Amino acid sequence: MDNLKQVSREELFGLVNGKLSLRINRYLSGRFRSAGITITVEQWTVLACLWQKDKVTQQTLSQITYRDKTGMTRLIDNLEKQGLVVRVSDVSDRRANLIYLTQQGMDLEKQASEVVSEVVEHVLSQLTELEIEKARIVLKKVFDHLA
Amino acid sequence: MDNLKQVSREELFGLVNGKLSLRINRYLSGRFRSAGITITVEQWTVLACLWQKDKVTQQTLSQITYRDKTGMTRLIDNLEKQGLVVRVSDVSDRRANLIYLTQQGMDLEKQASEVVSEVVEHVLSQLTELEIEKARIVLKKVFDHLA
DNA sequence: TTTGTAAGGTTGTTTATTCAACTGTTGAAT
DNA sequence: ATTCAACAGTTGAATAAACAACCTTACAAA
Repeated sequence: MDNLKQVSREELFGLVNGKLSLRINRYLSGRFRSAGITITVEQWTVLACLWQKDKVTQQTLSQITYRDKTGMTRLIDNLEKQGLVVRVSDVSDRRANLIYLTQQGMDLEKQASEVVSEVVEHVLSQLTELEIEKARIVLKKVFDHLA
Repeated sequence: MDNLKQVSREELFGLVNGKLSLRINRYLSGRFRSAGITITVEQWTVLACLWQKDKVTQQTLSQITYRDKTGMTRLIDNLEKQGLVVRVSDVSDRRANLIYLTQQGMDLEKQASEVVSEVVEHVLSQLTELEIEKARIVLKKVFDHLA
């Protein structure tokens, strides 16, 4: 294979395999901190699901966020510790916990979503609409292929 | 803003901010395991630097891999524990450690690189050369913008 | 020479990810 | 009704990331 092609492949691989997400995570995390929002980026991904629809199982949250259930257990532990969500045992299936937002968890939505919107704009500000759409399609293809 | 555009932006953001790297990391990690290579993906990124050029400081490794120096300290701790590298105090600047590959660390290169090559091919197999090159440029732009 | 500042690393603490092993519940086949 | 496999979730242990505080060394200005 052509050497330039090889370098291009490896750089793309390096970016999607950690470098980029490390940097974005740091950036978003810093913006949360500046805004006085004391949650982690990972906690935000869970809350974002719940803001769409709460009263769902940990299993469901795991699937939506592509995390394993062990990690979800600890994320919920920490969210619960902060008083943002509560676990309620499902009466119709006592194996399952339903996760509810608390009032405090609901109250966080507006402020956090504003920060995230700004960050998304900042991160994508260098790209044209066409580039965004094409990159989305390409990365989604990679993502689905690894399912 | 157009709603479809908004969804596209958010999906792209979600992919680069964690989802994709989580999945790739899991995949590569599993392939290392199958091949009997008992290192983590993060350790591999450090070893990959050293295979290019060892006898460098932890600071240098931090910069190349975009990790902070604290994380590098522990990564080197673990690599040293496994006998893959050694710290040697730099005689001309006693603040610095120079990191050397051990024979065992060198011996790992061929096997690990083979696995990584296969994984890179697998991950990018759904994409044309043009898509790869365009995605690389786009993501690099995002990455540099966050520096 | 003394002093101040910056640089290279380490340590402690919290949070997150992963694996393996585990508990308890459900539901279906016998 | 009993049994058993599958499912939901938890726990323990290892590795990793981020931040703050710290130690030691280097170096330049006074």
